[in-house]
Amino acid sequence: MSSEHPPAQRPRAATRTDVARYAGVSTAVVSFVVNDGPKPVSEATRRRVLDAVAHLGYRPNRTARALSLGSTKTLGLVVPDATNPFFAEYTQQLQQAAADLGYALLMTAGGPGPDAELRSMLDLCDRQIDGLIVARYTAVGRLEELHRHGTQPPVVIIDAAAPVPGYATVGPDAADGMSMVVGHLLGLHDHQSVSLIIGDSVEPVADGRETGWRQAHAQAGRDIGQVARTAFTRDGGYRAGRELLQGTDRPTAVVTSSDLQAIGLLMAARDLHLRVPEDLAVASFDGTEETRYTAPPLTTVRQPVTAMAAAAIDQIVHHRPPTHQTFPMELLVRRSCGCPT
Amino acid sequence: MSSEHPPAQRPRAATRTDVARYAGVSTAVVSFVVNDGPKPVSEATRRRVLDAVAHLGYRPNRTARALSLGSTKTLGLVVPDATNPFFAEYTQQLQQAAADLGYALLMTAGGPGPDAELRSMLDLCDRQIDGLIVARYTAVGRLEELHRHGTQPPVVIIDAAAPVPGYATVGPDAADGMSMVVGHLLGLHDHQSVSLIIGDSVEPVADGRETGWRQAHAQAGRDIGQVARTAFTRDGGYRAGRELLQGTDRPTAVVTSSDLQAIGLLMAARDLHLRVPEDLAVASFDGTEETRYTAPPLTTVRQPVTAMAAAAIDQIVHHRPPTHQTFPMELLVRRSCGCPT
DNA sequence: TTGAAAGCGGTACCAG
DNA sequence: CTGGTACCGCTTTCAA
Repeated sequence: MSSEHPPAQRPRAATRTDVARYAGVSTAVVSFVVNDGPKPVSEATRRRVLDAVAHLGYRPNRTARALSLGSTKTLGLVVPDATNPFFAEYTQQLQQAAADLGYALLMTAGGPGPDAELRSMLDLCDRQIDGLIVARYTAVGRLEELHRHGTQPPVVIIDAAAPVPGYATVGPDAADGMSMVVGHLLGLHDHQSVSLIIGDSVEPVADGRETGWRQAHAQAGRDIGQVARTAFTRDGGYRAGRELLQGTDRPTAVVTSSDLQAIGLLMAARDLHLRVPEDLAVASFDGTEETRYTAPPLTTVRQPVTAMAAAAIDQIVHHRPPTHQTFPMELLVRRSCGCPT
Repeated sequence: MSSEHPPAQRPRAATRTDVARYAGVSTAVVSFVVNDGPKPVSEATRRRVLDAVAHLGYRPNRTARALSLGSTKTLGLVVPDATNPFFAEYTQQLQQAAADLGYALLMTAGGPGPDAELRSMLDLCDRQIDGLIVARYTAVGRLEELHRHGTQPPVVIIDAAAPVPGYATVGPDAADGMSMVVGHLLGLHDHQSVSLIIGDSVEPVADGRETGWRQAHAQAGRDIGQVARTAFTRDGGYRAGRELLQGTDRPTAVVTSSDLQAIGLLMAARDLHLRVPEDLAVASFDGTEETRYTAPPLTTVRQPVTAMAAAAIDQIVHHRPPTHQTFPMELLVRRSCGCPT
């Protein structure tokens, strides 16, 4: 007595053979009119075919098409955490951009265990995706292994804070963006220095965010503030925040490397009865929608997600030569830095 | 001088024919050992095949497999807004649950225009998905049209606040959940009534959230508070909040039908210099991670997203008969209702 | 302009 | 236990 349902037995969908038979033509002709090409078809037969298509409710089977063409018109996406609003926004834009070009998006969020990621990537490749979009943080190391497994689809690394040799990368101009906010804090609000809460990157390559933060201090002729390395999450920001704010020599201004961290930091400040911005100025990096609604609203530099998504898709769909594409960030001044609103 | 890249020309991947040739067996045998079945293979040849597979780095082409089997092991997902943290969490869990059963997830977020949604669904179907997962809010009407277009994959509606005749649905026990929070506010904190900010549903069917809110008042022997209908977004909550809080007869307690709305409401309260919870008690519905970090942290009823996701996937993968599955919500008491922390 | 037929990479039935 | 082979649905070359 299984709870399984009988195989549903929905009526077999019409195939191009049915259409051909119904219209009294060959299957080749059906193909020609459906894709209009590569050969011309006389207007008369064309009509007959179209009628047959409409009558039978024929819809081409894209799996079969993919097999024949060797292209699925499908892209794979791997992000470390689909729950991070930044990636959520990014994913949404990627999906849009892909759809505009007739591509669909196969999603994976890094599961548990370090191999999970590699396995997802392999699975995506087995599904014959036309390209792989990976968030840099998660995957660079894995890509090598992927190759070793003999599968190498076109790859683009999104959210790249710096170029990755050999790969196409897309990212914000992180150094410039970070330097803008930090400069704002240093200049307009005249803090002695700005401390930095930054995500603990797996890769050795310098994070543009840290570079920008250093540059801004140098330009203002100040010594840099403290650095705390932690996860890119709210909790990471909270913990790093508590540590920073309870230490001797409490900073008067802190920037974070993600919105999520800033939100955690805000909470840490509240717990310690520090007022933002009066006792502590805060600014974040990413500029997702969420930052407009925090208490107080966050001053932030926004990543141009839409443009980046479009570039990533274009890169991969058109097989552009691998380069590092960089997009300007936008400074959004709100209450958390001390500016009046 | 196009910026296109030459077609990359990566070496053709090994096919089962290559493996068969290399191992000196027929393609059928290769198939039997790779899937071990449906026919047995002698240990000796089995080894030879496996060696060949390893040597050539053979990976089965799932597109071809799908065509042959008539199943892509792929599910389609349609949500109204992938940016909403609730859907982000849900999506993540769905993806996990699907992956555990060997399925991949094809994502779509409702694009612009009312037809966009239908078009995405059709596109998913053309890609031969084995099942369609839709967020109720977005799509119920569209499903009828889908059928009219002659494509009807198994469907499950997630986030269903009430049964939808003819469809498999999965949802929280919204009435019970809402009744819990409202009861908490009415009982422990002794408000005269609780006002409700609720998403403007497209469907006529009663939203369980509203029902629960009414029930709680009835049970406490109180008259219901005011109702504001608005979008499920932060902005929706903000606007509804301002209206409610500036009106005559300002409520002392408000529940919202989503976390996002509560966050907007919190902001509205701040703008009007109302303290939460002293001047206004707030509670939300969804219980995403974000609610832990608001100021003050939100009292909320949490949707059991993981369980719901697993159920939705199971439903569709195993073709269960269409029923309405309901999952208990959990009350999370935090600061925004006035409880001490 | 149209039709016949050879793939695309696998699956699985039918003989041997 | 293994090999040969007919599909799955669509694309496209080659001939007519």
